[in-house]
Amino acid sequence: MSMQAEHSDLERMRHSTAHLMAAAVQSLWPEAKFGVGPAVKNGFYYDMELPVSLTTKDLERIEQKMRELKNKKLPYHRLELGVDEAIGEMEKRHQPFKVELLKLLKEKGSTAVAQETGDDDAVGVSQGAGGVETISFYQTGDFVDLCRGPHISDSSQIGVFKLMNIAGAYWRGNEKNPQLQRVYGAVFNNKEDLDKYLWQLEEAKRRDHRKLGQELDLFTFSDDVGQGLPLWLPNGTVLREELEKLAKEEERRDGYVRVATPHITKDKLYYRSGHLPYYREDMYAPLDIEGEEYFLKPMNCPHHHQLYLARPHSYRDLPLRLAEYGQVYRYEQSGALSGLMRTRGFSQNDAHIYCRFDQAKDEFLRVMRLHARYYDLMGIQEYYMRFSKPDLNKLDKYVNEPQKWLDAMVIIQQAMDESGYPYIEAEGEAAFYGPKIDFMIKSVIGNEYAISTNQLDFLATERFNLKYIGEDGLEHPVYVIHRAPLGSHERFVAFLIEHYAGAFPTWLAPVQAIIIPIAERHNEYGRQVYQQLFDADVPTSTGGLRIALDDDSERMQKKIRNAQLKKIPYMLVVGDKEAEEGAVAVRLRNGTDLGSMPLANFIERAKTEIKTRHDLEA
RNA sequence: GCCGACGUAGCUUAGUUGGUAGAGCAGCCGAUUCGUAAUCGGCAGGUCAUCAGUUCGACUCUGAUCGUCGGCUCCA
Repeated sequence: MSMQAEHSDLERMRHSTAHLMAAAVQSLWPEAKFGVGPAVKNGFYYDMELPVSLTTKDLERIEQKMRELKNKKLPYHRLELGVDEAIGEMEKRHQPFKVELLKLLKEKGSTAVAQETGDDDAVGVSQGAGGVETISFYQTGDFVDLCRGPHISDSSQIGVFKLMNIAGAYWRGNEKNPQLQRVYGAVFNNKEDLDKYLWQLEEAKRRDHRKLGQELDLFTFSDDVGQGLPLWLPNGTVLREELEKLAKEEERRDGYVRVATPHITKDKLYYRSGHLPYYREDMYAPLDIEGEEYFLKPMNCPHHHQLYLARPHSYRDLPLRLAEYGQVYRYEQSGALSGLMRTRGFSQNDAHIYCRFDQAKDEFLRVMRLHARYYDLMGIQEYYMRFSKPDLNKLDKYVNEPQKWLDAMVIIQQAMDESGYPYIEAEGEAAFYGPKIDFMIKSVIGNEYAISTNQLDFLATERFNLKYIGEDGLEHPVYVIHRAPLGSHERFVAFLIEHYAGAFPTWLAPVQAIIIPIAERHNEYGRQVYQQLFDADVPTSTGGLRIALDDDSERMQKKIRNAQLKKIPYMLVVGDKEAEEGAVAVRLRNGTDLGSMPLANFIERAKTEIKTRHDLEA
């Protein structure tokens, strides 16, 4: 699978629209200084330094100006200049950012910053090994931009666009550089496509886990507890515990054993693991206890290593797979926090597999298959792996062990190829202790998330002296696989909320069935139904069916509406008829009326759905 | 952390150029007893995020702090 997508017509048009916007901005604020403006997914952006802070009102002005220019059928002229001439021209136009890029092109032949993606198109000029000699420019009206192109021939070819939002962005992606104003625009071939995109955004808002988390009473935050520290309400806790139950069952199948470790640890452990020098900034400040520093644990790995070290191990013990839902704390930057997607305290579906070198590939593969089982169960149809390799230019960020890196990468590569699951490669994304793969999944509305990570660690072996006694009676190093297929409860639940739009399948639903007596005289029968459901032997994480009885003095219609809003899978309406027959009238949340059925039949149905974790068809 | 926007009862929100807040839903009380998405009436609930400042007077203006959101940077 190739990372380098071809320039599509749509991309070209989007890029041209970025130029059109820059032209509009330049005519509104002649002193504007331009950074880069590439095409991106759904449209484009342009980074600019302006004398004013843009507001939504300004976006309207810019948009209007853009329409004006577009209607003038402005041509996109290509012209070429020698690099020194180009620098002179941009200096004359007071474009310091462009000058900087040109100087980079002149000296290094590229503007690329390590890992920079996308931006390159905006400024790129095909180059050889050395510096660049000629630079291509595109002129649109009075606006001239250095640009590799290609572009449309004139502005009338631009489809339908809409400026979306304003954001701050560091020049060249470096937080030490000045911050520019970035305007994002959406661009499509026609109005239908744009409307579809806008509808998708609306749908994403409706499914936003923060909104649904509120409406469905799943979790909350408290200023008095702290930023990024979620508190799980009873309904949300059900989701956590059902996922945990699932993980325990699946991991049991795959030969894991469960462990438990404390939340705090002396600094010593993290010096040994090598984390402290790298991540001190991102850890909560230590507790000082009797002259010793204790940290809240930001990961479980070193703790699990201690468990491994607690006993000597023979080759017969391996692979040893230690699993734990481990609570960890990371002092994330305040601006990075976002609902449950990014928190400072979270519980990982963590495990470490200790194995021999010759077992590593199969273990890696087994972990991938475990992922696939989860995705299949959740109806996650689109997913792929991202193979994160080290950035060879920045080896100081990693621990420099070329041969071991290579060995590890070969194992992962083999496992991935054998798995047959799709993957892409990303350089410079590796962890400091080894290459990793991240699983990227798409929710039903197409939003993509990095949900879990899978790493091969050869560093821990040495740092912690993790050994086993081989058949030959000698000590050998073990390989460690870090894996967390369900990521953290926090992020995975956030994903599932969006994926299911809050309408969880029966096995996950916080309330699985609600009994709705039609009139007060049916409450007594309602209570009997409740008791029988309560006593039914159904294997949930909570020890039985999760049911409610709505005996409010309300009309049945209102009770149904309330149950619908809470997205409860089953509404069991009971009136005279049902009381007489020992039945329940079953309504699904999609509006389907299954009619009256004996209570025992309903219990069987629920039991089947919960055991198989698949909802039955209506 | 940085740039920008925002912060009114549990939730959704109204509040004109500064004169100390209205509503719907939820809650509570009462009436109603109803066959598949909202029965009626009443009550209660707000130091307008917090703290300073300007002013005779601040939800409305200014500053700081806390928090949320959109991005950037980061993500073991």
